[in-house]
Order: sequence, then structure tokens, then C-alpha cells
Amino acid sequence: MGRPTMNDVAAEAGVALKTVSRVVNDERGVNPATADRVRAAIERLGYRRNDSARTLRRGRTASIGLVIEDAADPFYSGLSRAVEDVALRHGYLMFTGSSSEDPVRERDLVLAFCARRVDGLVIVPAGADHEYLTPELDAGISAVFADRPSGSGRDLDTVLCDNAGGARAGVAHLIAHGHRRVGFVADAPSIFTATQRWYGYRQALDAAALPYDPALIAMGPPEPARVEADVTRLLALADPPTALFTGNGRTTVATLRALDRPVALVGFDDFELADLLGITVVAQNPAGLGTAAADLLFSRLAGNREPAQRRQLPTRLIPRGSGEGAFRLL
Amino acid sequence: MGRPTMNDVAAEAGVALKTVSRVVNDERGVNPATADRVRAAIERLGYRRNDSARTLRRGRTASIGLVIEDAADPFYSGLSRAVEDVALRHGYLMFTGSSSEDPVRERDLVLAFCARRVDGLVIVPAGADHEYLTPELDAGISAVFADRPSGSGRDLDTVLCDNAGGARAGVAHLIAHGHRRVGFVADAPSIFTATQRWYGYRQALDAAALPYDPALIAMGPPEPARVEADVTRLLALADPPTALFTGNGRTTVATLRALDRPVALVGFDDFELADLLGITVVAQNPAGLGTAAADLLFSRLAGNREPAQRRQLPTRLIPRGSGEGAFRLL
DNA sequence: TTGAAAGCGCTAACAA
DNA sequence: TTGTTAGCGCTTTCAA
Repeated sequence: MGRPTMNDVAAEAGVALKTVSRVVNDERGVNPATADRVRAAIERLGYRRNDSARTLRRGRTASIGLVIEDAADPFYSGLSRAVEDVALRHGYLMFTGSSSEDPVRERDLVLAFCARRVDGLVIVPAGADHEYLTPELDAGISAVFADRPSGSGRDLDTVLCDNAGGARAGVAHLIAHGHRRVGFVADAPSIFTATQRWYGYRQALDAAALPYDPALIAMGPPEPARVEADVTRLLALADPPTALFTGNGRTTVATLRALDRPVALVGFDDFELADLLGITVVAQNPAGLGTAAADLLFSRLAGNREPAQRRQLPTRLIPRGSGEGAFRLL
Repeated sequence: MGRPTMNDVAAEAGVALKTVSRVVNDERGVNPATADRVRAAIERLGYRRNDSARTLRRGRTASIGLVIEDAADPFYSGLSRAVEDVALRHGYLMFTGSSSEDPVRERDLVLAFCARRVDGLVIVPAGADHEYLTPELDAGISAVFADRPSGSGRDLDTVLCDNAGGARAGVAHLIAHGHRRVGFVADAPSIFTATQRWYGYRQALDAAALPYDPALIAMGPPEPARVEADVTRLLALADPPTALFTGNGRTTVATLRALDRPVALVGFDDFELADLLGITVVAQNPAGLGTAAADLLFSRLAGNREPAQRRQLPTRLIPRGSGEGAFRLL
């Protein structure tokens, strides 16, 4: 038997299909008495509008797709929640998917969302190539990049945080506290944000006329084991760093685990309990990133046809001890 | 002009609509040469199947809805990611929504998902009343409750963790280390898990023949400020607790912030850096909860018609110092 | 192996 | 104020 349809309701109420549609959609111009009869029939049958059919007919699905790296990562879950709130405020529902930093999975998710005819997309790019988006954009789907830009494809709205500036400020802070050998621990250079933060690190050294020593650089896969091994290696150098700058929240946490002695430390990304632990950080704002990206997306959905924007959100240095003295747990 | 449709492809390839459908869906019985011609037309036009139309016709949308409390909370984001992974493995997409612990918002989200005709739902109930689900269930939508049961409505599959048992073990651990006055800090009793954990707390006291002192109970809204005030109040008692048991991750963190002296502490929920801080916890498994709930849901979608199950996942006590001695940061 | 026709449940356009 | 008709893009059924 399946669910009751508008037709069933119409039959039950003794009116035409279109009248039911009018009532369901609160269109004006329906006799109150008729409307009541329709509503009674709806109640009796347990009717609920099929939004799938509705959106097929109207050409807009009132849904967006969000592709992040990992829904379980606090940074991206904060971003996700912010996007969701904006979407709901606009009466949109949101599909979510995690790319696991895999460009193929990113593409598959995005295209699956497009096949469902989402009206728009917020994408944290895992890959640099977004040529695959072109037919979708041509077809009228809007897309915004968040946290990282695309390396190819059409120029699209992009919301980033000030990665280089933030890293520069963090490293400069360490230098200002007397450090001349600062280690840099971060994700692999293939990740946009890692490379940007590395630029910032270099800029801070340059500004202080300090030499750049490749031996102090530890970039690689985000696995904690790799980070811990790299930190141990750095600290075992003949001329070890007296301070470390870590490239994101995950890396900072893994680094903390690997420290066998007090070391000055500034980390990119704030994280829960960093304040209690006394970790100096360069904070970015995941929710702000999500809100900005979603706002931009909905302005496009509302008809905004201006050229693509690139927005950059500021970071904030929060001194808590580890960057001014050294981090020590006990 | 909009996107090309199957009809456009058919015209371009000089075949009938149905032939295009066959090729797009990899149905057998198409002449390879014809298929190639169709594929070429698809390529030329940038055609992509409209899954909205497809699912309307087929009656299944291959999508599920997930309603959690807050996508930004590490516990629920872990659960969310696990559900997503199971869904994707089955070729399903997932809508996500955060209820913010508001029963009305939960209902609105669930019904919005139902209007999109999701095939199934995983719900972390914010409210206790789920009568509103009945028409949807009658219409064939499957639903599974995770983390908390429903208080009303039809008996549905439910996946919980062993809240009472975990709390009992945690409090017994404190008692075994000599504590006779243990404070209990948790969410409001309206939250199922908080009440269950309070039961466990009482059971542990009873088992040790210790008196239950209402003055040691601090349950209330999840706001950090409330928790901090309550902890301060407990510690200021004439006969203060020598140990605290905290009811979830958020509460534990807020409690840590409020401590002005070393206190023995065991918290429900593991959380990032708890190991570094030396916090003894009763760990549950958010991803396990999500996986179990999603597996149950997909078994229903596959046709499983057995009576509703209630599954309970075990917890694990992890001693790290704060429960054996006392928590101290410096 | 291929195609024509009907219809999923709804809304848009146009009568009456 | 109400209803009729067509059709969104696809799959299903049945026929050729």
C-alpha cells in the first residue's frame, strides 16, 4: 500500500489534487472550510508531503553537500556544525561526507551529492584537481572551498585562514623569547595548509635574520607515530632545537606525547585542554571558517553573481606558558 | 537550459531513452557498439544521472538520516563518522543534523529527513517521546536509537553503552582506594545517561555499605559554568568529598578547570589528552556505538524482521593516576 | 537487442 | 476559489 499521496488525500477530502497542494504549501486563496476538510483528511491518513517528488518538480532540492576530511576530527566537526547551522537557518538539509584526505573519495562524494542534485557544496579539498567539477558548475551547482584552495578548475569562492601569517606570528613569538633554533613539525608538504605554515615559519626566520636549517624540518604523514619519531629525532640532534613549532592540533598533541624534556612550544590550532596544559597556540576559528563558507554559498544560491571571492580569516596568538618558557607536564 | 537528461542523450546517440537507461545502469543485453555510442554521447553532453528522479521512481532513496546532539562534540562526531562509514560501504548517503538537545529540533529534523524519504534513521534521542515516528514507521522507514533509548512510541532497535555498570565500576574503583565520600557531578537527571550513571554510583555505594549523601550530588545543565560552580560548592562543604566521579567528558573537563586543590577523580568518557593529564576514566566507544547502530539499521533495510533488539556495549576502566591518587596539574 | 508507454508524487501554468 | 493538464527525469512493464 505504501504511503498516502496527495491524490489519496484529495480523494479522501473530496477535492482536487491541486487543492491539497495549496493547503499543504500554505498557498492563499483556499476556502477556510475546504482547507479544514483537507487538513482533516491529511490527519486521518497520516499524510506527509514527499519532498523528493517536490524537489524533482521544482528543480531545487533545498539541500547542500559538505565534504570534509574527517567528521571525527575536532577541527572539521566544528566547521561542520557551523555549516549545518547556516543551512538549517535557510531551510536546507545537509549531506555530510568524510574524504579521509583521499582525492578519489572526495570526488566520489561530491559527484554522488551532485547526482542527488544538491543545490550547493562546501568542500574541504583533499585533492588539488577539481576539473571534475566543471560540468556540475556549468549545470548550475554552486561550490565553495573551505580551509584549502583548489589547485585547478574554475576560480571559486574560497575561505581560508591566515596560515602563513599565523605561523609567522607563532614562530616570531618563540624567536622573541630568545630561541634561535626552532624545529618545525607538520603534515606533508602536499597539504596546502602545511606548506603555507612552513612559509610563515621561513618568513619569521628571515625577519629575524636567522638561518634556515633543513635538519630542523619534520614534515610528513599525519600519523602520530611518524610525528613522535620525528620529534624524538629532532631532539636527539647534536645541536637540537630549543623550541618547536607544530603545524596543527593533531601534530601538537602527538608532539606533547613524544617530549622527554621541557621544550618551548607553540602550536597551530587551539584544542580542548590546551589552556589547562599551558600550551601557547595560534588559534584559528573552525566555526568561523564554516560560517563564512556557508554564508558565501547561500549568497550564491540567492543569486550573487560577483566574481569569485577569496576570504582570509585572521588567527590569534594565545600565550599560555609553553611558548614563553617551556612545556612541562610535571 | 539546464542539465542534459537521458532524453537528450538518447537524441544525441540516436537511440531510445530506455537504451540510455540500460547503459547508465549497466544492464546487460545492450549491443556493445550501441553502448559505446551512448557512452560517447554521455561524454559529449556531460550527462550525469539524476538520482533524485531515479529514487522517486524506485521508491528507495539510498540515503539515511542521522540526528545527534551536536556534531561538534567529540563523542557524537566519533559516532557520526562511524555511521557514515557504514552507510558509504552500503552505497548510501547520509544527512546529518544536530538537535542541540532540543526535542522539537530533533523532531523537526527527523520529519524533514522523512519528507526526503530517507530509507532509515539513526537517532540520538533528545526527547523521550517518539510517538511522532509512528506514521513514518508504518510507512516503512526504519529507525535505530543510539546512546539513549526512547521513552515512548514503538519498541525499536536501541544501542546503548553500559552506563550503570561503567559508573558502578568507576565509583567502586574510588572506594577501593579508600574514599568514603565521593561526589557525583553530571548532567541533569532528564538526560537518560546521566540518570543511569547515577544509578551506578548508588549501586557502588550500596555494595560498599556507604551512605548516600544528597549533598554530594551535583546534577544540572551541561554548561561549564554550572559545573564549575557546583564543583566549587562541593569542595567548600564542611565535610567535602575526597573524590569526584564526573558523568561525561564535557563535565570532566569543566571539573578539571574548577579544581583548586588535588582531588581524586574518575570520569565517565575518555577524551583526548586524558592520558597525558593522568585522568582515570571509564571509557566508552563512540565509534562502536555508531557502527553497531548502523549495522542494525542496515540489517533492517536488508529485510530483517526480528523483534527489536536492545544492545549494550561494555565500558572499560582505564587507571591513569587521578583515580588512584589525586589529580594535580602542577 | 531495442523501444513505446505509463507513471513515481509533486508543482506550474492555465482554465473555469 | 477550484480544477485540469502537462511534465520534472527517471524506471518499469510490456511489446516488437
